[in-house]
Amino acid sequence: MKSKLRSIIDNGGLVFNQNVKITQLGKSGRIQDALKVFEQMTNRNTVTWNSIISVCSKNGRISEARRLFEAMPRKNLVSWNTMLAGYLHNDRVVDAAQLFDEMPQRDLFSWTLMITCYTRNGELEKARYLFDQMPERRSPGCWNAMIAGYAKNGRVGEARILFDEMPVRDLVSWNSMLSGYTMNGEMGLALELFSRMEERDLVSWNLMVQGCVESGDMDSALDYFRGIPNPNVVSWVTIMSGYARVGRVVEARRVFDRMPERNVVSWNAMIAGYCQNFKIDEALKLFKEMPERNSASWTAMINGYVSVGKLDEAKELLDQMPYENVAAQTAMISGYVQNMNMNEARRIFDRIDTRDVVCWNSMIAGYVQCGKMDEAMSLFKQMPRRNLVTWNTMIAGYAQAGQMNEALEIFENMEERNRVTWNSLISGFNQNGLYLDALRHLASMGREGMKPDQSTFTPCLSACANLATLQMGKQIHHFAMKTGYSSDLFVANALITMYSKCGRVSSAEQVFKDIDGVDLISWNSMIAGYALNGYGKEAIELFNEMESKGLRPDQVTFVGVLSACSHAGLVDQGLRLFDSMIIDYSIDPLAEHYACMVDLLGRAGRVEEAYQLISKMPIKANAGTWGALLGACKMHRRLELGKLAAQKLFEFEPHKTSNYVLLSNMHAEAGRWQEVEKLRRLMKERKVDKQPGCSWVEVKNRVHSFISDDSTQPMTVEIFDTLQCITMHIRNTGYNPEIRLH
DNA sequence: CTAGGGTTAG
Repeated sequence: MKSKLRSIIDNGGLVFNQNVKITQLGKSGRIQDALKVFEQMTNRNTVTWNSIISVCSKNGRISEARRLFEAMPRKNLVSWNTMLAGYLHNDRVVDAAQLFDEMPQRDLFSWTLMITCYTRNGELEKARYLFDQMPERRSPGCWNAMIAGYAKNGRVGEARILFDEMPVRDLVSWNSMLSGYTMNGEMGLALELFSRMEERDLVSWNLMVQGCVESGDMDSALDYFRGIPNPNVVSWVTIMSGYARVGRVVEARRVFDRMPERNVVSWNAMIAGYCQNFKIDEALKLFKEMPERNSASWTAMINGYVSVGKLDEAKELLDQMPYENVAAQTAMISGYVQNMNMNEARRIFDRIDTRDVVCWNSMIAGYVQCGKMDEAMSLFKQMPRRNLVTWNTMIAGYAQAGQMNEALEIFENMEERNRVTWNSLISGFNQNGLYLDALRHLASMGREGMKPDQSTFTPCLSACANLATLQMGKQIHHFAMKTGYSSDLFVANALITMYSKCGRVSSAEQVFKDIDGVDLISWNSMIAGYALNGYGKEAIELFNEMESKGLRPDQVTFVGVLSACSHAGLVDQGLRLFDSMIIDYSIDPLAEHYACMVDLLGRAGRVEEAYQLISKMPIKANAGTWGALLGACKMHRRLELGKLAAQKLFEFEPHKTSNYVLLSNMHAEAGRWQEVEKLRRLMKERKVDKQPGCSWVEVKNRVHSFISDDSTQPMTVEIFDTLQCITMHIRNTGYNPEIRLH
């Protein structure tokens, strides 16, 4: 009797010890050893099973975890929760939801786990629904999960409402809220909250350091770091990564050397820091001498080689890895993707046994980058589950490929969208010339409660510029001001172009003046804006100002200033600038620059010189260049040269009606009706349609469009009367416009 | 053995 009891106690102790062993092995990633211990055990209890399930799922072996879960003789509530946690760790939201439904009973852990599943997946509405459904929520745990969920998805306001509402707050609640602020760049609010905290732990302090690091403010980060009573590894690593991130890798190394204790994360962070600063040799040195490596160490190193284009070295490292790891393999895939080598990328991808969303997404991004949308779509269909990044990548891919219908179809099939989704779609519309669609979706975005940011405003303003719709442009300007994005440089530059193209040079000037820290794009936009509106002198003055400030103009700057010269008839200035571009700035002129010069000389009647310039061009002339010559020939009635220019143009743009019409009119002016007839036949042969001209004007925020010969326009008579009137005025000022009504 | 806050890699 006595010995039997003894053996039960001993056995119990043994089981307990072995359960602990399994967990420990799992934590150090030694899953094989953990499984071996489990298999060799003769008397397992429920905790044994729960432990091994936890170990498997935390090491990515989720299907094995599920098999064990099915196989275990007796399940308790912790078993169910452990399985649920397993799905959480492996981003298997759908499976988690199913398990959650099947559970015989639920406790606080179960609910909180499921809520976290949804928030991690960005499905905040579902998470919130569960949160509201919970039968019992006095403890702060579930509140904290919900707050963190909002915080991680950038919805700090909603997080704060819950934080203020909750009945009992613990330290984790405060820290969750604090992390919401620090992770979303709200350092002012973070500081306010931090100073109100009655109790702070290392997490609170580390969050403040991290927040400063994220906003690039290393001075404040260091201040907080120094204020920490007993900094731990996390604090040290945070400050070290901060230095590495802003390029101060020497200081990062000094922090690394001074760290009182180092774990594998410290080493990894230092390696990653060196890699970010392209000091691969230093990284490799550390990698070789570090006492213990995990998958992050390998991945960081592989990624380092990839970032400097040394793919062979990266591959060698990947092959040397003692075990396979998705992240490392994905880093390698990204390397091949950068080199547009989809075959090698595919080879790596095909041999990954447990593919996660990120590696699928990387492959899809690769195909997208190569313009292979069919391949991307095929993977998209095959993958077992998709996340927001997947959907957004597909939208951006189709947009880039000019397939906006497909992009829209993806968009419409999405259950959850984020700002990136909307921005991809809107900028896709803009890039493909569907300006009205871009603006329409800006409106729907607002209706769905999604706030626009700089990446929304920029394409929308560009759409307004292309439509020359001043009213809408102004509205968006106000909207951007109200939301604090009008001072964003990209937005401001887009505003300059928008106002310029709408003919409001003074508004463009105002925006330009208000920018602090203008960049090259700002200068270029303003110069082009002057040029477009015929302000030649101002364009050149701005160009001179730019030069006097020691700024280096680029190709785009010269397109602007040269076209300004041509529009304003400043021939000598233009010629001087063209020379200066080549000699002083060593910029090889593009076809666009030649087009400006041909236009400039041509308008001034120096048609022969214009032609000489084209003949001597070291690069191939484009349609713009020949078009400028044809225009000049038309203006100065140079029929023979005009014919030549037109012939060249027909090669570039065989279906562009205006070229044919221009040449035809030249023949008509010279009374060569046979040639006119010949051209007409050629157009018929080539199926060139004479498309009706279209124009539009905006009156009181409504766009009115006009098509030539359009009798449906209700005010045709008035319009023609006004047109005649304007023509008369223009004639009186000495200009003789050529008017050919339809 | 299961949840909620902070560090490294894709």
